[in-house]
Amino acid sequence: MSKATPQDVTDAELAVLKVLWKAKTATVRVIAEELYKDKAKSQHSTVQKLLDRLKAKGFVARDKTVWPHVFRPAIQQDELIDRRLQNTADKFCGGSMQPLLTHLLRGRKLSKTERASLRKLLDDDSGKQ
Amino acid sequence: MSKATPQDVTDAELAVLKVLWKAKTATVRVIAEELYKDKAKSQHSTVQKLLDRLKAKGFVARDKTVWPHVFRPAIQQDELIDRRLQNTADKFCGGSMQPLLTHLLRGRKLSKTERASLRKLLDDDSGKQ
DNA sequence: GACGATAAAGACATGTCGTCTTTACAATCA
DNA sequence: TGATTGTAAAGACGACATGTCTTTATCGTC
Repeated sequence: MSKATPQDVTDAELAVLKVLWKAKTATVRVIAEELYKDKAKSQHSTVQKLLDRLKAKGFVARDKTVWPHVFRPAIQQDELIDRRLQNTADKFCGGSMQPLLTHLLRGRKLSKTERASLRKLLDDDSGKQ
Repeated sequence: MSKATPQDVTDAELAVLKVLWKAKTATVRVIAEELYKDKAKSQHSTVQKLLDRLKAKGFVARDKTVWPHVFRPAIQQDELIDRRLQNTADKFCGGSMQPLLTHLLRGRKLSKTERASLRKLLDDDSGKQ
């Protein structure tokens, strides 16, 4: 049994990523001000550390040619969602997403419009293939 | 920013749950032997502790009227999957599962049969409603 | 009543995570 | 140029999670 599994992206890191996804690019300061509007303290270095870790994990890129450095996401929200779902699939369904889909569809009350849009997705994909 | 979020069920706990899901009920010894086939040490109390924590979280029930005590799952795999998906939905989609579904369907290569069974699920649900 | 197995409680090591401190460095302006 | 201001870089820190192990009490059985 291995030790605790490090999360791909932690909650605080995700908060940083969300700012980046919205802003496309940003400096440490901008992110810190966005995240810690109210608080008053030294959150700047906290955000820096979070960005460091995100960089180490390959989830953000850093432009050192400008001053101050500018960060941008190196992963899109969609891809991250995919990782989370894949992770759940790995742990429960032997890696296959199909059971997740089935599970989501079964036992979920969907509105007419939702159902219609999903059906459309199914049709569109089959067309592509 | 809150501290690290405790996982609802950790990896080691999940391994225990999986044994229980398959066996329906089991004693500590049975679970320990299943999980630590090879190893030789004192895994018994490890499994006990894991069961304790699962009990504390309400994920297993314990029958104290028999000796040795017998455990059974208090949550089904489906429900746990649901929690995981809901958790992802909460963090990324403001709690709504719909974007997850859409995301899963889009960009996933599905076989004809998979697509057919999913379509059937959509139809069945709409019938129920 | 003694013995072997289990229950119950807790100690422990390690790793994670959000935060903060410290020191070095770049840019700007007197 | 030198002082000031803000940033970069590295690391220390405490709180907590997690898997493991130890210890002591308790149960059944012979």
